[in-house]
Amino acid sequence: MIDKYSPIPIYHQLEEYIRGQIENGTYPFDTTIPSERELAERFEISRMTVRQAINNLVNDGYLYREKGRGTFVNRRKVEQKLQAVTSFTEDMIERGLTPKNKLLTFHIIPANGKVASILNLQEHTPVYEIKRIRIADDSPIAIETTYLPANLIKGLSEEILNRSLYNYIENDLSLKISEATQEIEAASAKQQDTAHLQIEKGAPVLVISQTSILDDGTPFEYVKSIYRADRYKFVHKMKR
Amino acid sequence: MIDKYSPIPIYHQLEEYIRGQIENGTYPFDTTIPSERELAERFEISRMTVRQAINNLVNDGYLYREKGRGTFVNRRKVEQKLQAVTSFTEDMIERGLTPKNKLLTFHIIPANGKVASILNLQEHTPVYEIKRIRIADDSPIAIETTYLPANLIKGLSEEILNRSLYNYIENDLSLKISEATQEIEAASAKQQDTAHLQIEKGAPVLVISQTSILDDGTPFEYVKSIYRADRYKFVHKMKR
DNA sequence: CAGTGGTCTAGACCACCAG
DNA sequence: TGGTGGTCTAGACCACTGA
Repeated sequence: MIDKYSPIPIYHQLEEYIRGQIENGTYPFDTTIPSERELAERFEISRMTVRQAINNLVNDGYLYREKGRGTFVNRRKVEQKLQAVTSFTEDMIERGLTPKNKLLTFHIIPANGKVASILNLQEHTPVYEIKRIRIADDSPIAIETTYLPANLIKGLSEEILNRSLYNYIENDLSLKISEATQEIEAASAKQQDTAHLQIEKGAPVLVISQTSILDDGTPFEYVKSIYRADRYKFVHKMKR
Repeated sequence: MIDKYSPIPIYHQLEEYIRGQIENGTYPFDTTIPSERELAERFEISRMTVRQAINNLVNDGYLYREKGRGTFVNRRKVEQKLQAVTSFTEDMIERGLTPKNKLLTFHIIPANGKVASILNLQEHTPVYEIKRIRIADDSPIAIETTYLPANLIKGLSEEILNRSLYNYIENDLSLKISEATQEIEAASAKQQDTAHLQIEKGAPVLVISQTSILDDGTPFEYVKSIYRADRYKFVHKMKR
């Protein structure tokens, strides 16, 4: 089980062993695993080495310790998925909904002052402007306007949008998406949005403005999305 | 600097010392701190104890190690903070605003079904219910209702709330805050909230529901906050 | 009381990096 | 080659838990 002469560190082998025992049910949730001293004796290794393995598993959320009682298997899901940059489509699939889109407009326009400033461009630089209705389970959920610098995101087509914009940027254009900043605020639906979202004027909407950047810091995307408050809420996990 | 006979663990004292040196600029960004052996010798402690301190600082993002070269000060702490669990007070200070609170109610009540379910308690288990007006730069920004299990977060007082609840939980109760999940949605102001927030009925508000858990997975806090949409937006950074 | 995790020691050998 | 972090040992005493 543990090979003291392997180039793989002993604590790492022990980690894998314990994780395996958790996953195959030998150590059920909320029960103790063998004590540090027992593991040390069983594998003829030092207790400090056992502690190093257990420390890592505690940090990864697999185990938790209680003074004087023992080390327990954590019942909590280990997924620990922090918020990652995802597209609407990826987001909806994760929520178990079927996403669809309805393209309203798709053309190149000169950037106005606000868009130019956000995308770090000169005013009037050509940008794609794409307006879409986002649909989940056959009912409208958001109206979304995307701006992309036309000189950076070249060769965009409606077909690419329907597949995956992010895949196109990363795979075909070989650009590296690094991170995105979102501003989330509440507002009341304006007259021009009521028809597309099938809501009354003044109904609450969630407005999410996202700016995405490449790994060299270049902004490549600005998206403003207006979500129906009754059909969408934003969920977010944070660590202390 | 280091008191070997203090009840505070040596590694923890060393952590604070190194963090202090980073913050006051003695160890600038991207430069090495003294080697593990040098720190051990200087403070007449074991190298393993030094490693424990440095391990914790590496996990917290203050330092990073490079094999054969040394341990370096990490330059970016701000980004990591954007995804971290913070209190209203911490949040406002970061935004450059002066936070204040007005306590509306503070008592222990039996948990109703919803609160009990969220906090993983039996119905009617005693919980603190704390209602506060959150004020930034002398004008109301949110109304916040907090629920805490009375049997877990013991000895709460108004004075503690005005200092820092999270400090109290972490330092005085020795509990480890692990993570929090937020649900963010838009709504229209209800009649009962208009007076406290000084807005019209039906005005847009941002509703943030936060559930926080300890490192063993126990939920210890449920907070529902209703923010004035015209004075608050939620900002959030994500990585791909 | 015996057993547990928490802290700590004073060494050791290794791979890696820089000069 | 000398210094660094990475790994590991074989002990030790402590506070805490539960029977």
